[in-house]
Amino acid sequence: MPEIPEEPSCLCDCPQVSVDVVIFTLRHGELRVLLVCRPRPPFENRWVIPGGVVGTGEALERAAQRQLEEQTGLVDVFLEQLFTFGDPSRHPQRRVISVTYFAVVPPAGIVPRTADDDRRVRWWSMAELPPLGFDHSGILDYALTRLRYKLEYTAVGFELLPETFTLTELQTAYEIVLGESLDKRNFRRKILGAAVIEPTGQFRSGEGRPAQLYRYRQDAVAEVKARRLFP
Amino acid sequence: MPEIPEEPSCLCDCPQVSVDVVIFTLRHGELRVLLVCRPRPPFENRWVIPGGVVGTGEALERAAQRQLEEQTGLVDVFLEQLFTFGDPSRHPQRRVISVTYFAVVPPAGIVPRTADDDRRVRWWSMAELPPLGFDHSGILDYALTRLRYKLEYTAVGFELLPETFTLTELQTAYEIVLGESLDKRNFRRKILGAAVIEPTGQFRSGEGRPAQLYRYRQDAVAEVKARRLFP
DNA sequence: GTATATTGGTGTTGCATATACACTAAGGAG
DNA sequence: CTCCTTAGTGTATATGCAACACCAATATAC
Repeated sequence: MPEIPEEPSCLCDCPQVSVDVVIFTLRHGELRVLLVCRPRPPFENRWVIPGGVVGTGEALERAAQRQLEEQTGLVDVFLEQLFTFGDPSRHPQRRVISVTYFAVVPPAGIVPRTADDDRRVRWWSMAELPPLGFDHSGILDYALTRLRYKLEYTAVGFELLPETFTLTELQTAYEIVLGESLDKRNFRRKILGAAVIEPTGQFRSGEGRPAQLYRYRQDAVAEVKARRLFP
Repeated sequence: MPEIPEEPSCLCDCPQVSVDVVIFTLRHGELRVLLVCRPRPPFENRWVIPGGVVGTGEALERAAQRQLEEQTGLVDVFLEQLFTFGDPSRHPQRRVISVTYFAVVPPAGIVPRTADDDRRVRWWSMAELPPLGFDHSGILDYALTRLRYKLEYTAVGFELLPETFTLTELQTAYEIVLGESLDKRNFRRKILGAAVIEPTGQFRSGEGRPAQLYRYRQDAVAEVKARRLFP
């Protein structure tokens, strides 16, 4: 039976600061979110979004990256700050202020494994979520709103798909996230007009006519990352 | 000589959480920001945006409201969360994580007075800022970006002007914040088309032809407040 | 009271952008 | 070679946005 480490805790009455990270992906035609199962009270065995206490001298986003890696194995994820939740009653025992981040990752190589138990880390469909601990249900709602909003005004799609993809796959990704269907010709015109993707010259054969493979243009990806809300 | 209270400080090494509040207003045709002069080190006698440590059991936004009232006398300001700054080097001595808020207030009755010394609270023109303490200069830059952005997609103007105003005054307010001039007819069509303001039926006489006075519609104001990025 | 200065108020046109909509093309399976 | 499946394309319409110039109402100066 594995040793469950105590959560670090402060003796004085000042608030603890934690980071929590909402990670979305597309999988089997669904929008999914990465959750971990809490190994200790409060909310023992309830699913929550991965996160934990910020270390002394550790930058917030770095703490979020670290928590994500420790709990899910994901590394080098492009995070964006979401909101800071600080209601005094959001943690049943202590005062915990949570700086939340969110990210979208492509579906390749995302089966997370922790050394001890990978049944404690799972992708959940946004359509069928388990009961969540703390106020994490509200955090997820908010993250989804932000994701949809973001999809409309930036080329966030490059984080949703593998390196190369067909236009139909890209459109399907948009449709899944937005929860509505889009017109094929208008979608293609809009995406191609934005000049954020380029054809690779290769094709993918499937059941019907082979489809042109595209990739995101490097400079477009760089621009999206630069347009991050801060700095 | 007034007693300067010590800043509350934590004995353990966990980070302190503070709130800082960027308050904008329009005054004499300029966009101005409310700053306070620090009474103690670090950055003694440097100007900073008002803020301070969050109390035990105190909600973040409530803490921001309280700090604002204590330091500037402003009450009942409609705050919006801006960003959380947590770089370990942003405070020269301790680890301070700052949850920042911003707001825009109308110019009426905004001469802030604290009991002891009102030369320590001042509106500064965004065009001629003094050197600021901590990383507050960057926070202001970011707040201005957000304000401009917000102005374009919501009816935030109701917070910039007194209860009634003329269309020219509203347009001037937009021009000052955005830093560009707007076409009168297009501006009027757009604002009136959005149905967020309504004529009061009264007029204001000045040097030329009297101008219709408008006010923001109550339901439009409520909608803007509801569209706040969180809850 | 007449002229003048000052600010308030109004419409139309062209252009760009978004929406609605249906058929042909290419390959694989039988 | 036929049929099935998915990829890929163009046009007509509506809607939103930018550019542009004049008349109206009051106050003031003479």
